[in-house]
Amino acid sequence: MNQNVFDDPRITAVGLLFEAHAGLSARFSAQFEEHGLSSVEFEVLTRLARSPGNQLRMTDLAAQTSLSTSGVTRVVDRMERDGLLTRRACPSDRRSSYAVVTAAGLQRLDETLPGHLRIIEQWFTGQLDPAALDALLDGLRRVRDAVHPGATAGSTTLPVESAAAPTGC
Amino acid sequence: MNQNVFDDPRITAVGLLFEAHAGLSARFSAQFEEHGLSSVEFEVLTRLARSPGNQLRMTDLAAQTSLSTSGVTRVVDRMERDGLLTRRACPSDRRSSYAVVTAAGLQRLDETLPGHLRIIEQWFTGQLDPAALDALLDGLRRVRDAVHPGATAGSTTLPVESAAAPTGC
DNA sequence: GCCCAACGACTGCCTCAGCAACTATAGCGG
DNA sequence: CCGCTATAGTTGCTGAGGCAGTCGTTGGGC
Repeated sequence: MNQNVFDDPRITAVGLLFEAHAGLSARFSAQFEEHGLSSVEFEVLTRLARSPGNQLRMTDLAAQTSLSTSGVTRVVDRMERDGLLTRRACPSDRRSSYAVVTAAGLQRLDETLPGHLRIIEQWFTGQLDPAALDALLDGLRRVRDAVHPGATAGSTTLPVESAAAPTGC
Repeated sequence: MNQNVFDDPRITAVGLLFEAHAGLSARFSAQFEEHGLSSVEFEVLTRLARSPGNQLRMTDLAAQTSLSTSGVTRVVDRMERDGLLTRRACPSDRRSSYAVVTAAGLQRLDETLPGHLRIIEQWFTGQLDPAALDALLDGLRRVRDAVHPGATAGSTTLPVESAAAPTGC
């Protein structure tokens, strides 16, 4: 076992990316929790709120999050129980159903977002001068485009992609 | 609900970082799986292999991974069952025990690492010219240093930090 | 019009990981 | 020396999420 392997710059690079991600995730989670949300729930709320009619079919929601369809079923169960979401039958396809954000869900998101943006600013974007931030984002975009898993991809930076043309219905 | 909120550059920035992370994680996991390892197991193996004597106390291992101590107990259980690790009593403190990598564990790591490095190169570091990569890493380092959770931090980029001075024993 | 493959959602079962409670040990103060 | 508090590790319980199987629905081929 070559001890030097672990000093490989490639390992270091991955370490930086993963640690930055882990650190930010932790900060985000802490703030979400103040508003009674988990990271997944916040993401679900966000994806739905940015979609036309504040709704998305279960399958489309699964494609936009990193969840499987069964995972989505369960998150929506919980959030429906908590009054943040409702299910609505799809009139044109009786197999499908929509998850729709309720007024309470939108309000919860409204309460959470400002703090979320503040935290991003404080721990991420505000840590770098504009040029350095641009360089960082350019690099990330290149990597993101390369590994693009397809499923979760696109929506954040191309917010209308699948929202503008929801599959059928 | 202001639709434009979701086009906020801060949201976009986080989206890029998280999607890049998710994409790379998925690639890594797939390759680890080829060698019968999970991401967590690979990390445990790595942390132990880079430590003096290929061993670490359970608590120190927990501090270096993103696991709780009970999480470590269970990973070590599984990996011990699979022959990759052994527990060894700490002679100077009967409360403590070491997790030690076995020969089989080191061999498994040896089999896995080359492919892992190839994947990093292919999907991450190789996607950018050296200058852009440096800029990316500088930015990540700044963010990482800011959010540094303390627990998981340091070891990857300062590999000998806690390894050189294991708590007691 | 009928059949059948594909699809959307849901459920059972499993694994993983965290928290809190518990046990054993260590080390300090009196 | 005794007791008290802190620490290391493990375990019971819980929730999250994935896979595979199920059921109802759809739409295309004939």
